[in-house]
Amino acid sequence: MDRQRQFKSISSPDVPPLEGDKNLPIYRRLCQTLKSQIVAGTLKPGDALPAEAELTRLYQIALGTVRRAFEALADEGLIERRHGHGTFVRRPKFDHAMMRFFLFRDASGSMAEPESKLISRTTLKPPPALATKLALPTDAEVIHLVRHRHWENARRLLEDIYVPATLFANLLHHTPEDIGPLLYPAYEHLCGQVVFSIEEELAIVDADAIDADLLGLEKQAPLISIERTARNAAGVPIEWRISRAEARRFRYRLTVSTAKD
Amino acid sequence: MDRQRQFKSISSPDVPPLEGDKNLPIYRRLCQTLKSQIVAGTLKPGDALPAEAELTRLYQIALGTVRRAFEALADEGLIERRHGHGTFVRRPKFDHAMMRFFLFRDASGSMAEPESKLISRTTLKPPPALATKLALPTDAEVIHLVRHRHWENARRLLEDIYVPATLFANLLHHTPEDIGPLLYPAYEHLCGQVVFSIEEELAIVDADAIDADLLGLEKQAPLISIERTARNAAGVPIEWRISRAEARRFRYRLTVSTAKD
DNA sequence: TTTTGCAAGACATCTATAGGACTATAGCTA
DNA sequence: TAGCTATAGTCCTATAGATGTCTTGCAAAA
Repeated sequence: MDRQRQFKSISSPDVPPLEGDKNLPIYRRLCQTLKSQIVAGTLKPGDALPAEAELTRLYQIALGTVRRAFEALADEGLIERRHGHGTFVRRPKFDHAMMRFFLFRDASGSMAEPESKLISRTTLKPPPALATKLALPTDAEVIHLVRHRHWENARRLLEDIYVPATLFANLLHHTPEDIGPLLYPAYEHLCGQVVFSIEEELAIVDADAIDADLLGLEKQAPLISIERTARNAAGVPIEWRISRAEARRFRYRLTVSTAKD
Repeated sequence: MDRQRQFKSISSPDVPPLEGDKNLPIYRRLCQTLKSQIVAGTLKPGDALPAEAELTRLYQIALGTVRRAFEALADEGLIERRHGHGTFVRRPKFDHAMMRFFLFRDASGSMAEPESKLISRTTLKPPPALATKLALPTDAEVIHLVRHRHWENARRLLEDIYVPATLFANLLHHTPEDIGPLLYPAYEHLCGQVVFSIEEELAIVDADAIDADLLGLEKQAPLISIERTARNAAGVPIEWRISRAEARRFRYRLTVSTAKD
């Protein structure tokens, strides 16, 4: 009977079978299986994963194997383990990392939260360069957000943000108040999209007439330009943005370790 | 007899006892013990660690426990495991990471290796700010290197580099040819110091008269200034440097993931 | 001399088991 | 009500052993 219950569990529809090649390591296949559920949203941030012991029953595998998979996912930052409590899907927190990027001149740390003004929301067919950056076909629709951020009562940062329309349609159906000042939480709440990693490229460029005017600078003043690609846990790009700000007010901090590529 | 050999191994002088609190996990203590040997240089990059089975005998612990420790060290990037071959102390490779930082305008990738000119080597008592950055007392000696790097037959990058004199005395006793164009390998070969992680802070500043002259720019031209602290595997700072270059020629690329803090 | 085959050494995967340690809660006690 | 205790659920540490896979080097065969 015990055995029968186990078998029933395996074949029940809410326990997806192990993904991947039959001769791949089991822990890797379990890892991939859970990861898929997280990326797909079947398991949402905050959700509890089945207990280790439960998974040994569901898949008829040893505890060590389950733990191996959990450890890999925890290393990747996808899940969070709480001793005596359970294992949970992690909510990626860029909060700190994000703000490290824009330490304006009065460095030393805490500055006031910048004000966010959403200027426009439109859709467009992406030009080839943009389609490439978002890994989309050129006939896909893209939503274009323009946002200005203010510090110390002045417009300091100009942002053009592009996201695939299919995934982010909800951004058009909510008021700016619903969306709020932080975009990545809104991506999650309104569109179920979770930003997991970002890639940035910095360069110093000359301000064009429009940007110079918006930022209250002379034309050709040096701007810092930051191009960012944001990806989900599967590594698929879900946002591309380009931000500009006055170069001289800018500070940027980062850490690089030689650890595992 | 077998038992006796094991006992002899444990007490032999080249097998350091497990570090740390008695009630810490064994795998963590082994991890720390090996890490100390790596940081101290007892185990140098490229050296083979004792085989897993050997360590089970030396410390009378289970294979799984040894593997746990190895996995942690491998995750940190301190060691490298080669299936069927052995486990080795890893040589940190910044080669790629480093060059990602200075993608000058002709981005797209491979540019010629910059020429390196060592301009001066002096020692000094560090001012308080510098002493803090290197975590040294102010009465310690510091070596100051000035280096210029050239691209396309022009001086493009100015570097002031500071290292603790006690650790890096050998830098003064070798010719610039011995030291070579790459500093971090020289740190390892000549001084036994291995750079494991770096922390950088970028800012746009106005060129002073001297820098402007050296870089062939007008005074107050925008420069990118990069302050870097380099640390060893124990997290102790072993180098602080400040580099300046023409801001408009500059590109900087990085990736940030939400993974584990 | 070159190639093939084999065995030893080393890491990789997986199972099974036994406690230990932490968290939350329900229920009892003062 | 406030505080304690027992307990169940969960993750954590450690052990032991079986089997698979990869690398190397050496010996036998071509």
